[in-house]
Amino acid sequence: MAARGPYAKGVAKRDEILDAAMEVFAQNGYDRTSVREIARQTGLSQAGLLHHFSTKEELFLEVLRRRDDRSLDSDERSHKHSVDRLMRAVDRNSEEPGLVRLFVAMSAESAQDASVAHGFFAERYRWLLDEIAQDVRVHQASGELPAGLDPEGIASLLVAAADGLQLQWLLNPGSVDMGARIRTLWEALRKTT
Amino acid sequence: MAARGPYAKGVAKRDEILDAAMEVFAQNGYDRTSVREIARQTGLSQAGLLHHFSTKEELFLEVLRRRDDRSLDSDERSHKHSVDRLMRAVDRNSEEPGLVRLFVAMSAESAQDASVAHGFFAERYRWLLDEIAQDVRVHQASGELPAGLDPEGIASLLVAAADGLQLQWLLNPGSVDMGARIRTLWEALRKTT
DNA sequence: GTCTATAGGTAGATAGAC
DNA sequence: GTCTATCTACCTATAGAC
Repeated sequence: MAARGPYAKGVAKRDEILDAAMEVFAQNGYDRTSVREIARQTGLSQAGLLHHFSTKEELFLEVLRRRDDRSLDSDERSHKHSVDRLMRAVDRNSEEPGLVRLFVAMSAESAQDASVAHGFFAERYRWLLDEIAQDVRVHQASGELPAGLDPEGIASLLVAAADGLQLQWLLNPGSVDMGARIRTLWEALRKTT
Repeated sequence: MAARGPYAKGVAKRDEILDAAMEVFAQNGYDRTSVREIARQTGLSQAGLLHHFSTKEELFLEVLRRRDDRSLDSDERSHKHSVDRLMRAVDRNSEEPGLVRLFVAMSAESAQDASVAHGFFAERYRWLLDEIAQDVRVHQASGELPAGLDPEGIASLLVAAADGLQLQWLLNPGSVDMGARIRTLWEALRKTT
């Protein structure tokens, strides 16, 4: 049963706002983005937009949450290795400079304590690293990976490299094949003892 | 011959301003930092500060340049391998959260085209990666490293990991030994092929 | 070199009409 | 749901006095 009447309109507009907001935040970062600008792009006044999200912060956090939800809804879930999922995520990112820019800008912002995104990213990294480390452990138990590998170290390095490559890729577009690089790294790491 | 009279005072104040500015920019990022705030910390009015650096942008770029100059002035130059220098830089960073925060925030900012730091960081990465790749090549020629390694790939991954680890370290302080991690990576990479 | 004062902006958020 | 109008709170940069 689809929502109807006033609800449908509200939900659709909300979605439209989130799309526009993601794009503008990605392009300019949090501080340089004004609610007015996002409003303009969705054919609303600033006050009109703030009817749907009562503060700029709320809108911003919603954008971050939706970005994550979408990643998880996509085919990533079908890959049992979270290492595979990471690689596929990197591949997909190579086609979405906007999202990458959003991610880089926001994760760096979150490193500032005052940032609204601090909690979001701190938690995000904790579970991401944990998931990958856990995955490495499972494959060590089944004998697919050498027992000598350090699961936390591997997870940390893979994620770190993925993040750092994004920055290089944004600054010098076309100079880096992120997918190839991260696969090289994985091959090197899994052969370590 | 040292500068004297009014010069000495000017230079000293300039330095004091740069120190304060580095700290505040590191803590809050470029946009969230006001010239007034930096002025307050140095006992000046906003206009008084802008006597030394005529715009906020100029002050900011000066902070970035000085950070780099200091790195290079330190003992890093004495290490012939630029890979070694990278590792030592990572070690030193582990004791300077402020500088790391500045670097992470500013490099991410620079990924936005509109950023004043865009040119600075794009160029910085170009020579940094180039220097390391070149270094790998030299050691391949002398037989110290296997000929099969991809110099650009190695350089890119080392720098990417260093950057990404900084982010993890800032978000979850104490959870990552950056130096140890980057050495693990280097060991893994040099054994590839 | 440093100040006060101010010009000229832009921001987020609110009030109240429709 | 959406608008216009407005408020308050900053901001950078400049002018001109000391």
